[in-house]
Amino acid sequence: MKEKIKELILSALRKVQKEEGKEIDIPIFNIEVPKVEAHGDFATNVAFLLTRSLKRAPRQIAALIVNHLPATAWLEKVEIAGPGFINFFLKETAWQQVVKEIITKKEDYGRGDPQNIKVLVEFVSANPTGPLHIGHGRGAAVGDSLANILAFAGYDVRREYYINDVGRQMRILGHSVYLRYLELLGEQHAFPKDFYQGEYIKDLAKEVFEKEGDKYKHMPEEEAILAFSRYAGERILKEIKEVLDGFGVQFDNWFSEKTLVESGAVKELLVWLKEQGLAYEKDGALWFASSRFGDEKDRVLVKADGATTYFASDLAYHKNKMERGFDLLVDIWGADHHGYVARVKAGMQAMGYDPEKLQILLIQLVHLKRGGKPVAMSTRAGEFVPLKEVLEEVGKDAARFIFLTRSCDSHLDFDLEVAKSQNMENPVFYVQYAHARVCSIEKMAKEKGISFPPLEEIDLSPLTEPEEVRLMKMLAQFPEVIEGAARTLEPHRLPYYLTELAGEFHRYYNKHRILGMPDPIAQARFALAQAVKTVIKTGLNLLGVSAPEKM
RNA sequence: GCGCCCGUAGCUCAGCAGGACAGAGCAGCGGACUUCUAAUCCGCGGGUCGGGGGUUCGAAUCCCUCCGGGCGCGCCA
Repeated sequence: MKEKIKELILSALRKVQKEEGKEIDIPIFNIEVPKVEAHGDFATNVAFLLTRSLKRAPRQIAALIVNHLPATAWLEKVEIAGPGFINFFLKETAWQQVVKEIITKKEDYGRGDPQNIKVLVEFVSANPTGPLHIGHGRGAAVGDSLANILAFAGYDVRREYYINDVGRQMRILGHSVYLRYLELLGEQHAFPKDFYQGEYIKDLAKEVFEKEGDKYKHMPEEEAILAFSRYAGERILKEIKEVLDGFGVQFDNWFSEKTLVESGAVKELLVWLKEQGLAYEKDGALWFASSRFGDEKDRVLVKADGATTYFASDLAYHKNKMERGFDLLVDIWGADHHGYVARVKAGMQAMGYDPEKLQILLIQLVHLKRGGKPVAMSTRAGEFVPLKEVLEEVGKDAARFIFLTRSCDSHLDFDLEVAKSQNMENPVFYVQYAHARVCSIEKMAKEKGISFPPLEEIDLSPLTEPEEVRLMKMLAQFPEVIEGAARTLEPHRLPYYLTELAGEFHRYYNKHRILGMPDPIAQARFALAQAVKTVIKTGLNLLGVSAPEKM
């Protein structure tokens, strides 16, 4: 709809151009839905933007444009308003077309044309050294839904989880389990502070003991630690996969850092960086000259003890991503990693890639609360509340909706009581309820033996009530909401839209009846309700939230 | 000290590529179920958009500065 208005304006501008006999720089102008209904269905600021080049007052320019607008059947009227806005008022039939379109396209309504742009969304990527906590849940929800939205908007999307399965942390993990294992066998050892303290370490040790007895006690320490490291890593990763699966999150690829190291890709990159003069030795370590690319200081790639840093792997990983032919990389990180943005972008640049091709979304912290009071830690000392427990308590739908109904830049208060409540504090039910209500109408019609003609054949012209027009306008915005959420990488726009759409429907439902009205009206309203149902369902699917038929 | 994010109604948050008088929900008060689910709807009150400068025809939105909060500043991940 917006596009059609835009074409009208452009066509008018071309005519003006001809008449004036001079070139006008056609500016990038806005067409927006005004906040106030009295300002029409769409408004444009184009006249303001032309004041310089035409050297006339905005209202005069607006008049010039309006006088050159081509005639159209679906425009009710055009007004010049305020300091020089042009307001467009559409006929009801224009909005009715939207319903027709939804009925025809069904779940494909709002889908963008294929863009032929390959995007890799990398998210969660939590180290397999402990269970996922609620912060990972937010990242998972955002990453997964953003990937859904991007795919729906027409991008070619892949989802990936990067596993840090080598290095010091994995060794410490193995060592931690090993020590707990020895404790089970009656040996007491000092348990270092920087080892993994959680109860789950003890559980893992117990598992090994129950399966294999004291076998590892007689093994050389190094060998045992390695075995425990591998076992614990795999075991924890398996659980991470299970929790994510239950959260509706699946990945196309689980990318192992180990393969990157073992294939020699990390070493090759280091050699290349040295050859290019982008890496240098100092104090026994190898440094990447990231400060040359906007980072505040240089960063270590190889420590003096000969071990490579995670950063070295990260660079090789991003190089690998680009080599796989992606046009856009989206990384979703916890906000506590923001200090790494500059260095990874510096790396992109050093490796010859446009740093703009890497978009990093920083997700702010989640504060877990219960009835307004902070739940900082679980009863298990030193652990965050596991995501698994949160999901068991509040369910996937509520959790995902809450995680997604907030801009990533904002801190999120996640209140367990609110997440379980069934009122507008927790809008997931509000949206789902709208969907269920439409389903309920269908069911009731069936029970009463009322049958409707195929939706495509229904005459929509009776849809003229103000509530109906408003509803149709909301439906018309859906494709733009998708496009906007994808372009800005802001999935939170979608749940907000769905809440508004549901609200518009609830209002309509309370005021007007569908069944029991004379045929033409009942049929048209039924078709409208079906359109609402379709859009809500599509939207909820993109969020990974179910659309129940009854509640 | 430096860097990133945030500061909008009592609370939780929107504000869409600067646009026309700043929005929603919750909380408070008052209403609506013999009719498609009241997990809903309707009405009322409530804000110097943290403060101050600047850019602009126009700023919650962009720039500068100050104040407040969070996070990060390791040859840790």
